[in-house]
Amino acid sequence: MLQLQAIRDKKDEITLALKKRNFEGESLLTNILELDENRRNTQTKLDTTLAESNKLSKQIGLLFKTGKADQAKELKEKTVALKEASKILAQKLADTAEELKALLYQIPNVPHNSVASGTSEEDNEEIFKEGEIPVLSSKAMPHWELAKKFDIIDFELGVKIAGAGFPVFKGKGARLQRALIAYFLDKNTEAGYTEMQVPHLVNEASGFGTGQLPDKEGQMYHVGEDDLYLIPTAEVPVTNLFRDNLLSEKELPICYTAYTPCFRREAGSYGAHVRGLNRLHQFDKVEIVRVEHPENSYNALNSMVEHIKNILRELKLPYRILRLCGGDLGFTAALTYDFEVFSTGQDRWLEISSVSNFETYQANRLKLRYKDENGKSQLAHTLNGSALALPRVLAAILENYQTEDGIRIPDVLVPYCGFDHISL
RNA sequence: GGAGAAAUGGCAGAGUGGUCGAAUGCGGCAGUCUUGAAAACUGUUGAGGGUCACACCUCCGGGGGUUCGAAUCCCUCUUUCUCCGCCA
Repeated sequence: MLQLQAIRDKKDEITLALKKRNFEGESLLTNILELDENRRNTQTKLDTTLAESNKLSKQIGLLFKTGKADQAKELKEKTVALKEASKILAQKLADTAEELKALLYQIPNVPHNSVASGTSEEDNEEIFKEGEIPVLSSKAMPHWELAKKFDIIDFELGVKIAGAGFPVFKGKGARLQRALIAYFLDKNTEAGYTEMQVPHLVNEASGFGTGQLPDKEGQMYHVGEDDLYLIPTAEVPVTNLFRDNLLSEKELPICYTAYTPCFRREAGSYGAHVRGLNRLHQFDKVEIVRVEHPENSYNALNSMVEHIKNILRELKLPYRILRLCGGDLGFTAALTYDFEVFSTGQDRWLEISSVSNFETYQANRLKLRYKDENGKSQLAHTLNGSALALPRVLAAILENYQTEDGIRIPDVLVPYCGFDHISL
């Protein structure tokens, strides 16, 4: 959520920047400022009432002690009216604050300067491209056919025990997946990220902390009986580790990596473009999360991008990087780079990583702060990215590495797999 | 699942109705001493709101109540610990 102070200071600037998302914030922001004014006025009134009441209470105490019960009784009566008044004011304050918060939740993050306006993914800018797109034989197949041919992923079996979008990985397919997870975690650890294992279910407060709630309520699986949510990404539990934290400046930056399965309802998705591994209800992902000093967060974002580039180079997969336009930018992000690999069997680009800087937007909800050199509390910046999402990387490997009689395993993965090809 | 105990600042831990935003210790920060460091000593050190700055207000696990006044009493929820049961 945006900081009130920022809205007070530069409302016009924010309004303008939000237009890049096609978000008309003018009236909402005006509304917020009015409510804020309102809130502060009520607060002041309540404070003076309480101050008066506190003062009288002290006097009453003294009077009782000195045996002047009559006078105390007189003062007591005075406090009754104050009590009434403070009760009403406190209620009004709470209502106003809640209303204010509800409005603040509706405003997405302010896009970074470099973000272009745009309405859909069509308007994303390609900023980098690297790697050879392999030329395959005419018999080349999409990964779902390869998976069937070599019996490494069984989609029907998953339907039987859970439903569509819950594949079962078999034999070398399962092993390859595990190899990728281990390889990603090792790469991330090498790059200075601390490996974490976190719960796969989170409470409501965590959902709010990173912004999945209330915005994307319908996209998460909810366990009603215990009021817990299945995580849609490791970002949620890992970032929420820092909820309500006041760090010291020298603890920054904090770099974590975590492997988790991710659960997404994907309500409303259908059609050929979600075939095979392209879009799933449950998939594996290795995530990197950073908590950064505001001055360093864009350097950090760049280094995350470089890190992911390195991994894709090692895997020898052709990829490109897009800078998301305003219209495609996630609700909480200020700047996002998407990585896409080219999946030759389908002849299309697949998103395999999304790297974002949230600046203070998440930190403000999380109350994640650090103490600066003057001892003042400041909101930290949070960032995260996939390094990497498994299914589409797997899809791209299967498709790009297919040969006449099998599938080669990328060199870097051979030690993790224990085999160098998949064949009949 | 049953029985009992507990939850206080970064941590440990006192405080059982007013003088308590809270003793003390550790840790942190600044300084003295030292070639430097350690030790020792001195000072300082919770968060949020509000204000130009003060004043002032709120916060002792969450919520509610009693009272002129609550960290302290009552209700409730959550969590933790101990014992018993069950169990990967």
